[in-house]
Amino acid sequence: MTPAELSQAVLVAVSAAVEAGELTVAVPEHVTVERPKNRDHGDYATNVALQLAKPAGMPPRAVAELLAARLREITGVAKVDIAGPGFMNITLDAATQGELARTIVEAGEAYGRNEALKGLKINLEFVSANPTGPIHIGGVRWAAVGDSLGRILKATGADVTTEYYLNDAGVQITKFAASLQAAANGREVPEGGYVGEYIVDIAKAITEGAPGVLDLPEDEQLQVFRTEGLKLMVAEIKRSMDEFGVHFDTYFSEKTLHDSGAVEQAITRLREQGHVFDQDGAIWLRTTDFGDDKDRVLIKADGETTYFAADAAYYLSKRDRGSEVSVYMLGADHHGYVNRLKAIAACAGDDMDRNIEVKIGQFVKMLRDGEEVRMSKRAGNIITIDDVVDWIGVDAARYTLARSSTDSTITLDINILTSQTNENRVFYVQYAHARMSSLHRKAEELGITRSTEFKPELLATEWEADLLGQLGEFPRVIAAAGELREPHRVARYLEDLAGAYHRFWDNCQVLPKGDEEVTDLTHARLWLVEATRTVLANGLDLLGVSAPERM
RNA sequence: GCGCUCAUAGCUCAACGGAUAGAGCACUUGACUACGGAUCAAGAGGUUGCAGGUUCGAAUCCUGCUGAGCGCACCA
Repeated sequence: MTPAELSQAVLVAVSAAVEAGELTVAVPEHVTVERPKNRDHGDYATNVALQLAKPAGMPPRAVAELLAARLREITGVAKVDIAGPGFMNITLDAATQGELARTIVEAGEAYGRNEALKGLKINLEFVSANPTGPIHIGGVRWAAVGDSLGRILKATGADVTTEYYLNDAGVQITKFAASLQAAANGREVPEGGYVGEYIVDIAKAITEGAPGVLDLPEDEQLQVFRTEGLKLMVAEIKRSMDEFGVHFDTYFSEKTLHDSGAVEQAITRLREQGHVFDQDGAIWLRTTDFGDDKDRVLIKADGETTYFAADAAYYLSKRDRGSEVSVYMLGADHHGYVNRLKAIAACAGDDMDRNIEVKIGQFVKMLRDGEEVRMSKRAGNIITIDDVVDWIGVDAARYTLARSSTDSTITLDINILTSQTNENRVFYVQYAHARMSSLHRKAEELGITRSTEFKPELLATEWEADLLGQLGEFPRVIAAAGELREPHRVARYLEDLAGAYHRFWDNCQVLPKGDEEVTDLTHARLWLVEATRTVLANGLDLLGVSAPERM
């Protein structure tokens, strides 16, 4: 029995009690059935009696008592105890629990997928670093978290588009082009320009690709460096992302918003909604109507459109392309944008609490030998994604960045993340998978194949029960991670699951030793191992981390 | 000055308003004639920054305070 089925059964018990006139309450839509931390509290616990006590006007324990009587009638439920203020502790019989192993193995890659967010159209934008240099460490965090979230949302049935917003218009690009031009001509980088080895490399690539470029007049040169530089830089960013396992559905160009007239149209549409006004020669959006600190300029007095105007057009583009929820993932240094972005949605007539979500990711520090690492050869004083991959590898980087809440600042210790120790949690999880793969190979060598004659009741030790209980949680973990937009829940779960497996391993022999016989228990445990391997592999895939068969 | 985020074991971090706040590392003590010991078991380690409030119940929600990071452009 899965937790979802049990939860449903509890709900049925509530309805039945209400129909029988034992309880006068509105039947809740959903009841919480959770794995208690303490094993003495049974396999599952529910607080439904505590929640219904007040509306029913009865003591919680009395509510629990009458619900428990009904639950005890259900096949597979071995015991229902009432504890503390009114918790109901449910114990399942071993066969009912063990059956889960077969369910999982048969579902394979589909196990864990659910319909928590079925059909919800979500636009998930992350990284979106300016194409004027390599992705830096903050962007790497979002690459890991954002991509995992995209995978998780898909697993919860959402219709997700992952997107990278390319700021390929504006003065930063001009500075970038000027920096390239200066490098190519052996001149000093202009004021406020970009420095780093990558500038020299790109400049060189451009001059080699178009040998006559330095003979052109200055302004024509700048145009070449602008278009070619941008092309090369974007290609470089895509390469970094691809190598990191992040494949965006869309790289959305800001320039197209300007060129297509989408920015002007956006202003017109916002004006129709009544939130645009003219003052001091500029055109403004009254974002203060929706909680922003101050109103924002869309078109400056000199006629130039602002970056903010493009933001508004971009939001509307996402909306026009069908997204119900636009999720923005920004660095902590951009948290000041949250209110103005949400105000754009509200000014457009949308629900700012539903149609737009802005997630803020705190900073990431890197440590080596106890000292903070700040410098990068490639790009001067920032750490790039390629540096991170060189230092700790894709798996360790993705896993470690995705295992913490984005609300907390994190410190990546290079010494730890390149070591093969327990402290490096990605190895702990991957090792469990490698062990199971090894077991599978060993079984094949011994000529043992998993029998279809599966006797789930044999999975009866505390370690097997614990492992089965963990396996049953997987769909709910994915659903919670998706609904809360918190991929780290998946990573933490996998660590718990790997722990449960390692403990099982230490206490339960799977394959026969020496000349022992292959028994029904051997087969039952092989089902359990394969179920666990399936969940670990599915979970690691949601994080974009490999599930190695050997390490 | 205003705003956002954060504050949990010595360290790095968890904990959809639920029972005795958990892991890993580090520390102490154990388990290899072994399916992978990159593992496991036991011990010790906490007034969840401080003070109030909400309720059957608060690390979690509300208010105030302290401390840290970041942000407050007709910049992008």
